[in-house]
Amino acid sequence: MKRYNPSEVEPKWQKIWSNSSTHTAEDFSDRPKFTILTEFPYPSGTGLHMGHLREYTLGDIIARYKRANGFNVLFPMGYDAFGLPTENFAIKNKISPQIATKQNTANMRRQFDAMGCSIDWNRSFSTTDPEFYRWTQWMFLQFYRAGLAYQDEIAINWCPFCKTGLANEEVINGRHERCENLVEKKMLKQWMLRITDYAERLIDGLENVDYPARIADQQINWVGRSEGAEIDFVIASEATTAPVSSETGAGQEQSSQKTTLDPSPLSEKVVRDDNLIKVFTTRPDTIFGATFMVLAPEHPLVQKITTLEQKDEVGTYIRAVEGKSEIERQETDREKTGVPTGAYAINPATNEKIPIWIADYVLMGYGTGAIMAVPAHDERDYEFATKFNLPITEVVSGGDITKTAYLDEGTMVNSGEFNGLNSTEASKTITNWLIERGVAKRKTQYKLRDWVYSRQRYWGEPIPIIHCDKCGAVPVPEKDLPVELPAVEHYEPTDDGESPLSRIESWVKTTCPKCGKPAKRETDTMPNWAGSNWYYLRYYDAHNDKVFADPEKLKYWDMVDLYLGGMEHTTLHLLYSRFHHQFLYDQGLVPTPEPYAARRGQGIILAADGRKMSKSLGNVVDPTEIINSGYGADAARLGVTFLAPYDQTTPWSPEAVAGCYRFLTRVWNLTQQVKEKPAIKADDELLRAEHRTIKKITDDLDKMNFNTAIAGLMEYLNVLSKNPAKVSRANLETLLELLAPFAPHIASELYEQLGNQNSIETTDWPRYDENYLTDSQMTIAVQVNGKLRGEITVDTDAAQPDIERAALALDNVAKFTNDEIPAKIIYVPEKIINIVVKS
RNA sequence: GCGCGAGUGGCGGAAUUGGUAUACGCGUUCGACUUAAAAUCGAAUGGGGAAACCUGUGCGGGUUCAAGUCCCGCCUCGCGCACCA
Repeated sequence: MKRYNPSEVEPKWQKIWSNSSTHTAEDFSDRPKFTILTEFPYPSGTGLHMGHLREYTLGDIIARYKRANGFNVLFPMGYDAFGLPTENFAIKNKISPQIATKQNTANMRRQFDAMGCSIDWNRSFSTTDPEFYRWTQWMFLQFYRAGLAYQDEIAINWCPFCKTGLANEEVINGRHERCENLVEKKMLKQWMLRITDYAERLIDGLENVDYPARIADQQINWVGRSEGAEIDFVIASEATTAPVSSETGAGQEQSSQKTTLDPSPLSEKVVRDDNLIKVFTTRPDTIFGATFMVLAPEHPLVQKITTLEQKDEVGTYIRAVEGKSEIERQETDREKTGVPTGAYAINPATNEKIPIWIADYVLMGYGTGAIMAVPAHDERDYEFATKFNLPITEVVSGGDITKTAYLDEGTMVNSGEFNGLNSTEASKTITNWLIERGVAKRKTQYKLRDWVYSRQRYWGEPIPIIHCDKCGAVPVPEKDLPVELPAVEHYEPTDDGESPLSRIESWVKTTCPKCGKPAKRETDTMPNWAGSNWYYLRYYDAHNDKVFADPEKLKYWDMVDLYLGGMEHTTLHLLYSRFHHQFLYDQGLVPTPEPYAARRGQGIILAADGRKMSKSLGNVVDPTEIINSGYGADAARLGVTFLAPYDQTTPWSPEAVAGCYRFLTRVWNLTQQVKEKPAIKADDELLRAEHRTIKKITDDLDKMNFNTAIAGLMEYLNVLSKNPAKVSRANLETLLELLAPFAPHIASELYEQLGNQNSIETTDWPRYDENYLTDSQMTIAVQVNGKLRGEITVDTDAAQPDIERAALALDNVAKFTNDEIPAKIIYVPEKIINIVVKS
């Protein structure tokens, strides 16, 4: 009898698969199509890691399962190779990023094959292939033409270590998500994509796709929609003589705040825009309680309105704020700071004159960079007012504003004609009142920022724009795409915010496509997310050199049916690519409004010690080592899948692989026993176990309960192993067919050893027969007053009175009922009978 | 602080829907095979108890014939967002 040796079996089948077309997806097939997309890897020098093993094993299980069910499956793979890690790796090892990428992708391809992934390699590419990024650049030009790509000089997040600008989404807790260095602010002229135009659609589109609530919620929160009003506050024009002092305090009567300003309605005034401070608020109902205003220190009006007396103090404060890091500014438990500008504004509801302060708790990046402060009903304003003795006026009753700000709804007070209204209602009424008077408009505000799309690094897609002194920014003509990255000797980033490309004069110097005069190329490159924005579409038509994909093929393949990826991409790649796709849809370039019909996120595999795997902790497990250690790919695949539900973060367990290897060995050994015996008729009990297992595995796979599916296979094997002599060939073939998606090599091999000429991949998924799911007898648990007291075995078709009689006849039941007449008997068919007695 | 999720044996984790808690795997113990070890096979394995039985799913209450599951109030951990007006 031959022993199970994965290092013999697995290469044999991997070779067979690479020479066959079993895994090739067919364009325009009559079979129903199914696209299983897994996020493509970044080809780093260290190859596939544990997360990849999990993700691609799951993808492969689904692909194989769907194929067995008659689907025309597309399981594609590519490489997301632009970006910092390769560039840093190349700099360190003094080889070009192009060569590093070639080596790394070749290595990864070997690893994919060693895992036994049933990928359609005919459709593969790297985002760094000029034939691919030609279309990435082409799509950028579509954004440009539509006015959604623009240049702007703004304070952006700058990573001083990577020496490049970053998008908002790439900053996690004030640090660059890749290198974890602290991020700074830097003024730079940047290319931006107007993702904020799609804020609403990014939220609403989620209604028509199947995403887990966690992922949808995270995206909704990231977009951060708030409904409210934008309200104009007029800057009091007269020069103020009395700077704000600590005597202007909360302890004073509110009447002391009354002003002698012209009480005529504001709408009758001719108000110039630069005499206004616009604020955004979600609580227009509290406007009568706005007792001061706060501007962000960076607010453009600060210089203009600050009085002579306050110039020094304001200047000192602004310099102090500038000296703070982003992290410091984000500390929420920091004590509030701020200074008065000496200027005043008019509260449009009360017509009262209120002081204007600056403070760094107001952020320039959100809303208008200015707020109306309502200390009675906002915690931050309350804290600020308390510290600086500013008046606190209650306008919504229900709390105790001498102690804390009151945030909930209540009855309006101190609000003129609106007194007595409920605050929620008053919010609408007051907004309308302000709108009628021409001092407000309804406004929806988003946290989402436009996408900073420029990177000052070499290893990315050049932005296909030419700058001409006369014509301005001119798109590179489509026929000249791709704008290829020039080969260079020095691609180290620079400190000055210029891309290394700017030093390659021969490449930078060009002529304007419009006027033909000398011009310069844009030297910034695209972010590493650019290729992954649309890569899935390229799988549908990977080699087309006329269009990014044939519209007919786009139509056939439609949406990605299932997209598997990391939770960490929810507010990065996943959000970006949805935006990108929605734009393409608006341009009529893709047939569906959303790219992914369903999304699932796999959990992280932690080290066995429960910590994150990391090089510095020395607890990284390399999947290739598991495969090569003698356990093989099938055991590694089972091990990582059996560990826990696929979406759960869970520690790695080397013993789980050993257990799975043992399981596979037992399957192997049982097959050796059965194949040498003459064929026998199926045993009734085993047949029922077989059909129960088919149902279990099928149900589990449909629900993506992969770990319990494997447990079900193990249970079935345990049943078969108890009676090896009774096991029929059919019993075993079903086991192999159910096992095939999980452990394809051994299943293929043993299926062949059983004498089958066809490949197990050509067999249909087993179907179960309802008739075999029930037994002639069933076991019913017997309870007395809800406590288990025994079991009875009765015929499946037994009537309830007979079951009750049998239950009552148990000695143990009689003992606990004390021979009393039961008050009640509850019978749950086929499961449990509960006898209720008093006492 | 806000949003989401989770707390079950020594460990990873099972448990349609309120219906026999701990499937499956690991580990441990005992036994078989072996000169021996490994591997393999068999048995046992939540806690207490000799047993009957009692007890047990983060904590405290509740609903129910019956609660890991439902309700109320807490605690802890993980993830995401965060001075977002």
